[in-house]
This record gives sequence, C-alpha cells and structure tokens, in this order.
Amino acid sequence: MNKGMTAKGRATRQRIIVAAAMLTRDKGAAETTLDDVRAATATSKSQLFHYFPEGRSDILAAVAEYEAGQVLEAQQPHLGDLSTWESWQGWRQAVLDHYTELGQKCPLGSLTTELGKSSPQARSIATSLYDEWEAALVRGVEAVTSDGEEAVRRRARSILAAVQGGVVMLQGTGRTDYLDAALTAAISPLRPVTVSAE
Amino acid sequence: MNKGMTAKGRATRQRIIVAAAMLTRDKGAAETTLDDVRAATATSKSQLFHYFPEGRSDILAAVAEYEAGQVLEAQQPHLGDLSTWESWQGWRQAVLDHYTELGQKCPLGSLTTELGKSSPQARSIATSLYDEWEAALVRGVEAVTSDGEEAVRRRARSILAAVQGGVVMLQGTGRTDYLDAALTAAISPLRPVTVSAE
DNA sequence: ACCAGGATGGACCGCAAGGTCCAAAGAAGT
DNA sequence: ACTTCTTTGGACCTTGCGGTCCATCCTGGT
Repeated sequence: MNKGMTAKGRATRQRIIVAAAMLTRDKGAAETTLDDVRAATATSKSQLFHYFPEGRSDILAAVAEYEAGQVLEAQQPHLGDLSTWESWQGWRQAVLDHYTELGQKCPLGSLTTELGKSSPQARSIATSLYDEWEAALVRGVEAVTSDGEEAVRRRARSILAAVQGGVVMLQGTGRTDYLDAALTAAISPLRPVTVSAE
Repeated sequence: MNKGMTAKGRATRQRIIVAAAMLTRDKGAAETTLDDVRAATATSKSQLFHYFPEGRSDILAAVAEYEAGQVLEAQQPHLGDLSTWESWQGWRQAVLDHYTELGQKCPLGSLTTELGKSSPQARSIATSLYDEWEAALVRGVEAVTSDGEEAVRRRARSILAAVQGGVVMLQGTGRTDYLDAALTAAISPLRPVTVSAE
C-alpha cells in the first residue's frame, strides 16, 4: 500500500483527512466544500485530487473511515474490557465525557445520516463499525450476566442504541441529560444484585 | 394568518410542503433541490418563492414543522394514554410498526442532523417536538410507577433516547432489531412485578 | 550532477442550483 | 363588466463549487 508516495505526501494526505473530518463535524458533510478543506489545510486543488482521485466523495469516504476509528478509540481501554460492573461504569463515564467534550459535533451523525444515503461505501464503513462495537458490548454483557446468547445480543443492542439515541438528543438539544439517562438505564440491568438485599 | 391567500393558494402551498417532505425523507435534505420539488409538484419556480419568500430554507423549515407533527401523530392514540403496562406495550408496537414501515426514511434524522446545524429555527422546532414528546412520556411513566419526579424524568428521557437510537441504527443498518431491543429494554422497568412472584 | 517521479500552485471550465423578474392568466369582490 | 389581488409560467441571471489541466518545484535514488 501507499505505493509511490513519500513521507511528505502521506503527511499531506493525512492532514487533509483530519482537517476535513473537523470541518465535517463542525458544519456537516453537506456544508463542507473542497475550498473549505483547501483553506484549512493550506493546500491546492490539485493536491486534493492528487491524493483523492475520485474527488470529494473520495475524501468523504476517507473521513468516514477515520472517524469510525476515532469512535472506538475514544472508548478505549474501557470497551476492551467490560468484565465487571465497575468497568461498565467506567466505560459509561468515558462515553459520557467524550461526547460532552465533543458537544454538538458528532462524527457518527454526519456519517450515517448524511453520507449513508448517497455513498454506499460510507454505509459499509458504518456497518462494520457498528458490528465491531456491538461485538465488544456482547463480550462485556456475556461477562457479567448468565443470560443466553439471544438475550445477551439484545441487551448489547439496546445499549448501543442508547448511546446513539443519547448522542442524537445531544445534537438536537445540546443537553447531555439524555445520554446520561439513556446510558444509565441501559446498563443498569447489568448491575449485580446489591449485597444488602441478600 | 394566511392573509391574502385563496383556498387554491393554500392547497398549492400544502402540496409543496408534502412533496418536499417526501423528497427530503427519500434523499435527504441536502440532496433535495428546488427543481426536484418543482417537478414533483408540477409548479413553477415563481410559486415556490411566492409561497416561501425566503426560498429554499423557508421550505425546509416548513417541512420540519410538518414532519414534527407527523412524528407525534404516528404514535397516537397510544402516546396520549400510557397509563397501563398494556398501553405501553401498545405504544411500543406502534412505534416499531411505524418505523418498520418507513424503513430507511427517517424524518427526524434529516431534520435534526442536516437542518439543525444551519437553520436555528429548525432546531427550535426539533426542540419543542422533543419537549412535547418527553412530556407525554413523563405522564405515562408517572402513571405506572411510584418513583419521584427526577427518576421519572430520567426514565422518560432514556425511553426517548432509546427510540432515537433505534431509529438511527435502523437508518444505518436497515435492521429493526436495534429499535426492537432498545424499546423493549427501555420500557421493561415499567412492567409491574409479575403476579406469580408475589 | 542528473533525472524520473512525486508534490504543489493556481488558472480555468462547466454546470447545477438558488434566486430574480416580468408578464400573463385566473379569482373574487363591486 | 371592470378592477384588483392572487396565482402561475418560465426565461434569465449569478454564483458557488466540483473537477480538469498544465506548468513548476521538490525529493530521492543512482
């Protein structure tokens, strides 16, 4: 891979992706123009098309891939080890903190909603992201419950949906309350029975 | 209101809104052009600007308002009376059916994600929709639990987020499993303790 | 030192799409 | 029937933006 591309070239390419991702988060994919990207990266039109021959759609696809990686990375190391109730709580807090910090800017939203409709490859990126995410949650749910496979899967999906929903509401309203409530409610069935009740 | 507008005029205006809403659901707001709307409604450019002086953004705002109404309407009569566990189940099924039928086409997604970022008035429409929705859920949760106000509110928000999340996942993956799982999990704490356990 | 291939700059093109304008047709009141 | 306001048609303008092209500069290998 990266055939015929010097270190400088690769750096420029990466710079474009990162800047485009930021713009996309800020203004949405639809509002992000090639000129915006050009201005933000101090590059020329020809460079954009040099590194992304398909043009705009090519850049957006790269952004999608990049953002998909970021989404999971922001949840680490928690997402990788959800073996105890405490670790689930840690994960919950990490997600909450991350999106609180991001505020209105949501990578997933732009990708799924805006790109997903037109670009089929962006869709497949989103799908594989969800799959990976779900798999991690399934492992975690398995570790802390004794439910069957089907119940575990449903639980994991409800948690994933809770995150998505909370983020959507955050985007729409600017309030983190929804994400907080949704996350808390979604993982609370995983809490072990309290000792005092025993 | 509707000053200086004949019945015919109002009908045309409405036709434009409905058609634009359909296009927006299908292709997303960003991909919907005035010419598309024109073609779909058999109108002329001048009519578009006659009924929506601000142009495109004006139309999109009207669509937002229209769609917001539809969202709640699709949940009636269930949403209006969530006083029993059975009625909650009925509501859950109604939501599930409705979005299953819509498939990939989501009114909310386009509005919140695409319009919300640029148009402030679209945001306020979304916000008031959420408020109304949440209020209905709060009333329902209150009716079937004995929790305090704060807990009720959090529960309602988690349910609302579950719907949103499920719909996002439906859009992204095409599968209704997520919405199903999320809804089920979100309202299951409202289920009364089973008689057999008593 | 040379050269091939990559990196960069920026002028230029074409078109789609939002928006303007004026004139004609149709309704509604008197 | 006359007038006035609304409705409609569609030509036309403007511009933003994706995309092309070629000339120039730089870098790395021999």
